[in-house]
Amino acid sequence: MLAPLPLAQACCTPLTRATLPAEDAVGLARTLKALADPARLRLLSLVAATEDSEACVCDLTDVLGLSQATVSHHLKVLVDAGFLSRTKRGTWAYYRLVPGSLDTVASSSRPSEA
Amino acid sequence: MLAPLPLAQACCTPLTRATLPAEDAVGLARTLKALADPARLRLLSLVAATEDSEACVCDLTDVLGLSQATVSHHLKVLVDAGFLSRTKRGTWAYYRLVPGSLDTVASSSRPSEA
DNA sequence: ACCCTACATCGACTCCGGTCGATGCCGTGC
DNA sequence: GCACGGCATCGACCGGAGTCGATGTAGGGT
Repeated sequence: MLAPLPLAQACCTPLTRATLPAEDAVGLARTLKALADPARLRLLSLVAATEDSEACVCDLTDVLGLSQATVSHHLKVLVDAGFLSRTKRGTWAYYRLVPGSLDTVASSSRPSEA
Repeated sequence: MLAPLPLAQACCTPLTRATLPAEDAVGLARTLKALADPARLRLLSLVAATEDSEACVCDLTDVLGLSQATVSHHLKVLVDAGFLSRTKRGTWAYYRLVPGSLDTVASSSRPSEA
């Protein structure tokens, strides 16, 4: 890296104007990484499909075919990323979609504009 | 898993109607995983920022501060995922954005509809 | 012919992340 | 009080992914 390259200036156009700053790329990648898992995508889909957009862990475990510890882990990842919110009522923990979170991802994944 | 749970039927609503099938979740997760990396996001941004939406590897290496082997690897991931297309002209390899690829991701990341 | 440059690939290392069983915490119900 | 059940957390395992140096391949220039 940082090679002067005194002779290879005929390669391409100047790209130094980075449109997506490095720090933004890290943040966006962190958000996308929270979505880039089949189990988590299905979790979001299941939570969104509930009538009140609310679901507890016990059912999600059966549908996904994963252990309860794994489902709890995935739910925590989604909560930390801001896609779900947790509400503990009695013995059960209910998860709900955070309304605008998915739209934000969809709009920010356009490097030609961001 | 697969516990009968004969007494805990008061938990929540039936969630068996999975809106996002498991196979679709795997495919979408694979696509999102290709995007969920800071270096790849910046690569997409840099390629999109070029006037002809074309860029070769040599400049991208300098801007990202990564080794040439790593940049080549990330570009291959983006090509395999369908976000970039490769065109070798002379000694250099030019990468170009595939027009509708990013829009597809943005529209498919909506489990309330998919 | 030779060397140099641009790029892909290989092999290896390391670290992150998904998964599970076991355990702990906190409710509910008896 | 105690026992049970739902859920989070811990520790561990292990496969996958990011990174690099080294090497291979192909084209250009002298």
